[in-house]
Amino acid sequence: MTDAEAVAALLAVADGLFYDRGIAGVGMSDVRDASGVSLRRLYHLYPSKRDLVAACLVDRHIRWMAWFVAATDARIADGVDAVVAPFDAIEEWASSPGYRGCAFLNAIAETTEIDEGHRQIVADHKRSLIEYLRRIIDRSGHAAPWLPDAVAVLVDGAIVQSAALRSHAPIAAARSAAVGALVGVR
Amino acid sequence: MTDAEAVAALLAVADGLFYDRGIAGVGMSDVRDASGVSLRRLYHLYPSKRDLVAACLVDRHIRWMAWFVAATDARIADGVDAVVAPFDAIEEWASSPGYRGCAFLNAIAETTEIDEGHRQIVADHKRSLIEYLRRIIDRSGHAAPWLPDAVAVLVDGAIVQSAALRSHAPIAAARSAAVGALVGVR
DNA sequence: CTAGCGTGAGAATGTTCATTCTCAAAGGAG
DNA sequence: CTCCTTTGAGAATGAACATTCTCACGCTAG
Repeated sequence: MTDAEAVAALLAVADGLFYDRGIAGVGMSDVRDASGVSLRRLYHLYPSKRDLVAACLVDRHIRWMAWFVAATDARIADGVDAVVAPFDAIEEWASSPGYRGCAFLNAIAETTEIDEGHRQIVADHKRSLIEYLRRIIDRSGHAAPWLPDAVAVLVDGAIVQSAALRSHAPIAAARSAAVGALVGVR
Repeated sequence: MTDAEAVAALLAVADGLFYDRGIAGVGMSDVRDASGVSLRRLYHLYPSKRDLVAACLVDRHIRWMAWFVAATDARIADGVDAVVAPFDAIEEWASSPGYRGCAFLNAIAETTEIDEGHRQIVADHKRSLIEYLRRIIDRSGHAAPWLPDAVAVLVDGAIVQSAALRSHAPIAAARSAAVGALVGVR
């Protein structure tokens, strides 16, 4: 097994464990058992658990954004309004088994000391999301400059509430609010 | 020190520690040191850390809701629209030192196994918040039935994003979205 | 073939922490 | 005063980790 293969196995497996059981709920031994990468090599590749967590967050950012962009763009291509499509994508995500809300927000909530590295990754993720929303909403011709940020807040609110209440109702409410805001500035 | 005094001291101190450092980041010995309640009595009053956490969440729910209702009602009494006032209250909260977002959402995010007790408390808290918002928005004469839920999503989104990004901008965005939704159905 | 390096398996170390236990002092009832 | 219950202080226990270390195996260069 090369280092590259080990890294791939680690990221694929550890990120899933962290999301499912929380970062503190996963031991390095669990990661070894699930990935088949020995502790020795694991610590060679990532000198500490914190480093592994950071790598997992970065990897998840890339994969999640790619999925979200694809899912949203596809709906826009089908004629769904750019202000509505993100919520359809979120609803699809929230329907998947094991849904536990936003891994990035969860990671921060769990951080006990101020892990500035992790916080940066999370902030970058949120900024990327807002950028993307701004791009599709601008392109769709809605003028209100505050609309993308508003949709971003609604997206995070919908994610967080749907996870906490185990219900899709907040996602529908968020979509309604986005449509309402849209109508308001037409 | 009577049991009642010990309970009061514990709830006052432990809740603050849990909020500041995360539940996992606070040991029972820390609670003892900060409260002056011996471990023996602590475990007599709350048979496990989980029970103490649950009591703190319930207590925080009561205190936070009382504060939020007062802060929002006061603004409505001053003529601020019922759809806007909650965000002014949230912004006041987010300006306080040590702001770390919603303690209830943080607690869930941190939960590793499925602690159904804690989840219930959090769900009840969110439902109470939605109820209150529904009451003030209904009273203010806005007809759209989805508006209270939408405002609730915006409130949670604003709380979560402002904590993650350490910025008040999401709160302003949420307020704008609420106003937009409001204008849309006028 | 063989010395030497890299690696896996997993034991060892050291720490943290929830929970329990010990012991002695304190206070009230008789 | 004396017995008995309650309590505090804090040591002990046992488990769960993150991280490091040991040792023997397998491979490669010479």
